[in-house]
Amino acid sequence: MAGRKSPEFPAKESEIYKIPSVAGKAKQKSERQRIPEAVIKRLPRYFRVLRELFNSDVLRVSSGELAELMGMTASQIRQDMSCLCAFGQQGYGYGVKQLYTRISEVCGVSCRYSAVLIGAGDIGKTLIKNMIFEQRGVKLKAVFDTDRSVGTPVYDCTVMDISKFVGFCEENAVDIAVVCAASDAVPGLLKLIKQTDIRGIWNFSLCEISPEESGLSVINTALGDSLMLLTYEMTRENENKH
Amino acid sequence: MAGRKSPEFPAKESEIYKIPSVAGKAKQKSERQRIPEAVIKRLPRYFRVLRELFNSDVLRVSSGELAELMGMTASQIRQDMSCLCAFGQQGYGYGVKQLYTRISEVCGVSCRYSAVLIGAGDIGKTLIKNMIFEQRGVKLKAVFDTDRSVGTPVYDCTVMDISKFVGFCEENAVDIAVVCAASDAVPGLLKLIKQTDIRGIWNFSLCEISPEESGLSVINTALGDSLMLLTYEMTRENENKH
DNA sequence: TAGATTGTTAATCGATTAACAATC
DNA sequence: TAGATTGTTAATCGATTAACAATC
Repeated sequence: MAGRKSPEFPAKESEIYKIPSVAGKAKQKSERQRIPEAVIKRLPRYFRVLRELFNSDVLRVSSGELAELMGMTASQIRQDMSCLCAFGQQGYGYGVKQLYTRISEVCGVSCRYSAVLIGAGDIGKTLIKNMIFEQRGVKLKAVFDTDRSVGTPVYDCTVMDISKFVGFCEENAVDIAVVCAASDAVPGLLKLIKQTDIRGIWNFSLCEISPEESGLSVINTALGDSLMLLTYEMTRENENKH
Repeated sequence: MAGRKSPEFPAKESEIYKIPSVAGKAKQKSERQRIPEAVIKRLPRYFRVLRELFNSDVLRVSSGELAELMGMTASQIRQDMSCLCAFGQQGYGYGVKQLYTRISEVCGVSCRYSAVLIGAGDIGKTLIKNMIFEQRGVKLKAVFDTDRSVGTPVYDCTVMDISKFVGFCEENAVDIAVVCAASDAVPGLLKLIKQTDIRGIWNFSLCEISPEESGLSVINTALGDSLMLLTYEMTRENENKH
């Protein structure tokens, strides 16, 4: 991992992208060509790995080094970065900070969306405690629930009653609802959400929310699904030994 | 959704697959052809949807109905099922129970693996409370932790001290470790895990575990990654409106 | 039987890899 | 300059879709 600062690798972005022809090419691509689905799905992992490198004061990284670190091919990494118009420099590699910043832009981390969490249970606490929101540029503005938990503190929020949900979201320009409620509460919550300007749902309930029906951006997390990928792999590994 | 039982759709599997040539073809395929990666990743969702259909007493489903329900093409569903040797019947569709059973077999749900959970925090409680293990055929045998939480109950388990981990795993033939510990504890835990017969790790810690280095089947869950897919989509949707 | 729906084939589409000229 | 490493092209590989004969 090449970590030393060198005169050949200027820290300021403006110095790197000074050649007009390259800048022109990059712009054209970002406007015309959409980023392939497969690349998008890899971005969050790049994001995490690059942040760790940045925190370890690594200034630059080559596609070969990153490939080794992430268990993929250098070719794929260069292809991916090319899709993002995240240009490196021949002979030197990529600037860790520049790459991290570019991925943040593409993924909307720099948009600084605001969110509210519905359901003050264990999964909500996990997300808050692990700073899942902060690290992805999302500001958690409030936690809502019904019944007994209202008024109790959840880290730096106090649980509010769901009756205040619509009003709060309008006043605070909330973009994202994080749904951690029980399945049977979900249809009712969807009606409330539609009364606000919320445009995205991060759904941890066991009830799938359809992006088409809701007309919103939706990610259904399905917490248990990856356990089946694990048991599949364990079973297949076993078969291969016979 | 066609739900009535009919004489043309016998309930017993043996009656469906009675034609020798079809059975022969199925066997040949399951031995020779591996299931594509993309199909495997869709199986957990099929599994959930089929269980819901089964619980709603739906006996059979056509590729068209399932496609509508899941937002995919009928063609893809037939192609997927064909990979699993999960044969339907022309003119009638697929038996819900048969399909569910076949997917359970392929994914190792019927293997009845046993697991222990390390780290008695919020994420562990979420998994237990939502019956994530039971529903996928995994038996949770114990919860381990260090310090103050030892001895306290977590649903039907009592938290045990990590010092008893290796002994317990050997005695109870544990297959899977569910890692919900803090990142800095992970390297130490990996050493403990290697002293047992554990073959799979379901990792919820913020520290990635490499399948190659550990020599085990590993799923790194990366809880926050899907939030970035949501903010990406919200950002892109916004761009398209301009 | 007639209608419905399968499993499979071939065509299309998208993703990954290998190779290398360009160039820092 | 010489070595390193990029961005891009072309080749390969894998996944999805459309079409339809087979058949329940």
